[in-house]
Amino acid sequence: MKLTNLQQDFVLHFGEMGSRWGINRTVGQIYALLFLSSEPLNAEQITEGLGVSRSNTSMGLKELQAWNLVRLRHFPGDRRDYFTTPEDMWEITRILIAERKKREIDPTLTKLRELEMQAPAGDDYAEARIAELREMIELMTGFYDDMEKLETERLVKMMTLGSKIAGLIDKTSGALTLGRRKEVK
Amino acid sequence: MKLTNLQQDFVLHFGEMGSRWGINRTVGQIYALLFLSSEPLNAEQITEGLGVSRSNTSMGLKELQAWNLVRLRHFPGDRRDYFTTPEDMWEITRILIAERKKREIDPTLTKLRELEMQAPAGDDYAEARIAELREMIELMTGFYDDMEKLETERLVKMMTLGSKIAGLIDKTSGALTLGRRKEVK
DNA sequence: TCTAAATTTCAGAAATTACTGAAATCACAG
DNA sequence: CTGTGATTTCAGTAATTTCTGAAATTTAGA
Repeated sequence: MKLTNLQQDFVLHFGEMGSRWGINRTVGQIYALLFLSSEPLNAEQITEGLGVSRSNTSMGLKELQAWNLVRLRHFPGDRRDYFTTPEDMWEITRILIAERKKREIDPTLTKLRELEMQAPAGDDYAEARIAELREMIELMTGFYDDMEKLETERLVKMMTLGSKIAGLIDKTSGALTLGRRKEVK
Repeated sequence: MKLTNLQQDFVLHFGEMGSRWGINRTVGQIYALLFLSSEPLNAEQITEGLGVSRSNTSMGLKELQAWNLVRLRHFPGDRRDYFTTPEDMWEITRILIAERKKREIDPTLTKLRELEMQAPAGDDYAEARIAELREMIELMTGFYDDMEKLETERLVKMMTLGSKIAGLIDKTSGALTLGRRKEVK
């Protein structure tokens, strides 16, 4: 398993970015390698391609599976495990966001609600701030949950239109300004 | 600077989450403490409140300033620096997203474009995959840039409406279905 | 059941990151 | 200037995370 320059460069970048993304270098590199491979790879190929220990590859693959970022594949007459990333970029994106939300946001949302329950009713400012933070997180995650449900095609349209869509929202009414085209100029 | 139970609990949680968020424990705790304080705090108060070394507080505050997450304040007749977080939850959110984008996404987008430029024209699959990834990142960051421009009020409306908005988008036309209410039932 | 390949586990080593205390620097009132 | 308080820097240490190699476990065909 000799990497091309392109693969090498991409893999090293993902390794370096790994720590910023909350994964370690090897995990980043394994993912990068699988992402660029049209064929599924087994642990031995990955180990050789990256120049890390076999056990490190094993642990890295385990973590990627915990993140739900890789898929297991098998070939007839070969009992080794082969790994791939999902083909569909949208699926990958959804998984990434969902998993980061689970690890980085959900525990805090739970904690904030817990703190509000206990309500020691002493520090008004702190309590208000916590409520504000919880509300913000709920608004953002609620919006995401909503977007998540859309078909990819609509989602792309919507994202492409971007703020143009916002022009449709009437600031004061709280309803969409349907059937009434805004005067231009 | 004695912390209330509520503050203590919140601060410890932010410390623990810090590593998942790409900051260290102390930085998380300092931010949490400032976030809950109605009054600006100086480094000495933070040090005492958290039970860390003065130098650690100094480094943590420096990092929070690099993240643009705290504001410096001064009082007449007192030459110490006092720190606060912005009052406005939306401002905090915008800063957080912008800074994470800068650290976690922009370097990769740059690298992907660089890889596409060099174009070794050997590995078609890898090249296509890189292009796909770049396009996805551009779509998402472009959408964010667009949202970012909106007034808070419109943004809240839009997020609250969520997928209801998507119903307005005509899947095939690529344009908004303005002035033509969809038949219901 | 036995065997060998495939994979995982795990204790210790290596690398990295976080933290401290002491010294250096800075800033400003007198 | 000078002296004092505030802040930063930084070398060394502590804590944590990552990685490896060897041993243990799992798996499936013979």
